[in-house]
Amino acid sequence: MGNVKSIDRTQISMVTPKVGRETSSDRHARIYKTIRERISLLIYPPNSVIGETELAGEFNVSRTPIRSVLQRLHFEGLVEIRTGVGTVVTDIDLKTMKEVYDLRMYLTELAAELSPLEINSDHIQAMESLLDRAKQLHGSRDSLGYARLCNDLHEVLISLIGSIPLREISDNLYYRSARIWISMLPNLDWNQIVTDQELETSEMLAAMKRNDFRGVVQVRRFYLHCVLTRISDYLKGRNDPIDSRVLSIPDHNQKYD
Amino acid sequence: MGNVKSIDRTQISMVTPKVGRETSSDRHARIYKTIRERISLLIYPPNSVIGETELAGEFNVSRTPIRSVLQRLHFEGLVEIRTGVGTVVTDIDLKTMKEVYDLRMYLTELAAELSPLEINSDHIQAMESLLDRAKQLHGSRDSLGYARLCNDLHEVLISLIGSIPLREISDNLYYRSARIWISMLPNLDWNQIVTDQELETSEMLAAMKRNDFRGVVQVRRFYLHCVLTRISDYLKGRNDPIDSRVLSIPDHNQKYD
DNA sequence: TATTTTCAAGCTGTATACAAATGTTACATA
DNA sequence: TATGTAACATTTGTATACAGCTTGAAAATA
Repeated sequence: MGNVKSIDRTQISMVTPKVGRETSSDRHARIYKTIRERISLLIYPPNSVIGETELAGEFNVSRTPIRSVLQRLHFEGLVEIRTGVGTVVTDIDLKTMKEVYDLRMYLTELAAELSPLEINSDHIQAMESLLDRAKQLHGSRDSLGYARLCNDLHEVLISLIGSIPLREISDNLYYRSARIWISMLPNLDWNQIVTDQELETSEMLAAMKRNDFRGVVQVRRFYLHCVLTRISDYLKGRNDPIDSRVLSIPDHNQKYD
Repeated sequence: MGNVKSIDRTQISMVTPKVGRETSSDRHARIYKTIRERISLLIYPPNSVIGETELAGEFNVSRTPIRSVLQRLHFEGLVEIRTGVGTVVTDIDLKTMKEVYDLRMYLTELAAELSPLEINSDHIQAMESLLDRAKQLHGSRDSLGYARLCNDLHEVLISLIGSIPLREISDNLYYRSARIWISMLPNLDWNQIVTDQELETSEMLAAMKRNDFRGVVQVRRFYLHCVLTRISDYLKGRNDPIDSRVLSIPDHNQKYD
């Protein structure tokens, strides 16, 4: 194990062959995140169909890698693949939505218990940036901007979760329910929503500055509670006959905690 | 909404066209469950490779549906797909295993809070059957039978979870960690394990008979704690420095290649 | 002999042709 | 006119050929 004379080409060729090239896995992740974001931002609204051929053309690949992404989104409950029809963005019924929100509320508290990560200056900076963006939303009714803000806030929060399984579950549950809230924005009081978002962000920021992760998740949990309450209140307020698609709102709606 | 005269063939043709034929989705579910079970039973042990072509031959389909199933198992963390090599069954590292078990313990308690289902006579009967099987395991060291018993017990328990997202998450986390426990059986005290299993089952059965779901999940949580403790103790007992990479299992267990 | 190079076998990744399914639309018919 | 039927366009599902990658063993070389 003494003399090693030719250290050169083998090692170089082992390290550098794919520099700059996108792995198959990387491409999958890129397309996956792109489509998932579009669903969450309502660029692909619920019940819309997104064809495989169309996406294949846009991303300059064949249908095969696109199908892989769409099937993953199907396993995660974001789309439904109907033979002969197309890939349809799912529209959550109220019962499932409540289940998801209840779960998210519990898991949010758990995030502070299971090996939380350290809050560092990057997190603080990111939150300050988010707070600025929230303040700028007061003027125009920019639903898309608000949706992006929610996504980015979510990104910061799950980056604090140390437990990888918990982080992945939280991520999935967020994207499974987020678009429902966004789709209700046109019917709600814009200034109230933006003010709340600003308050939540600033309270989280304050908690982060004193390194209080438990405080952060408490704020988050309260925020989720508010969203769920507003959705329920709005659905109760409109006296539309509730079709079979969206399940009826139970009267004893406030039974969590 | 008065006169409805023709109730006839349209409805019948909507119901009966595919009687006896297996849907594409059904076939996917069948193959998925089969392979997942094989992984959990160590028929496909960790680090073994399961080729797409081989499975395609066995199930009499092309590689395409098989790839769909394997990709799903990959998203769920049960296999790793390596280009040019094959699909390899994952071998959980200790850190991830602890994270998964911690999560399972919390979520088990949650199952009793989030809309639990009613415990009925079918559940009782199933548990009595499981208890019988546990008692019969004392004689021979039937690891496969024990593994099947664990799977079937898990099946009964998640059937009591009303929240569909929570049920799916619990299911995934179970299969993500179960095979690690099973793979340690050869190194542990068989009679102790079987006795514990018998006790756990009988305590759960008693709790079910008094319709006490909280009691059931308490027993389950304690059982998970015991398993995690035994794994840790065993790994401490052998003085290997625990590398973060892989929980290396005893040598005679690595005979598969 | 020890080391490096080459190459071939086998696997997954991708593209594509075709099969099956669905929904619409035009049309024949009572 | 209302209705059942059949053809058609469009979409997903499947099979398969081929490309790209990995690995190990054979062959070349010091």
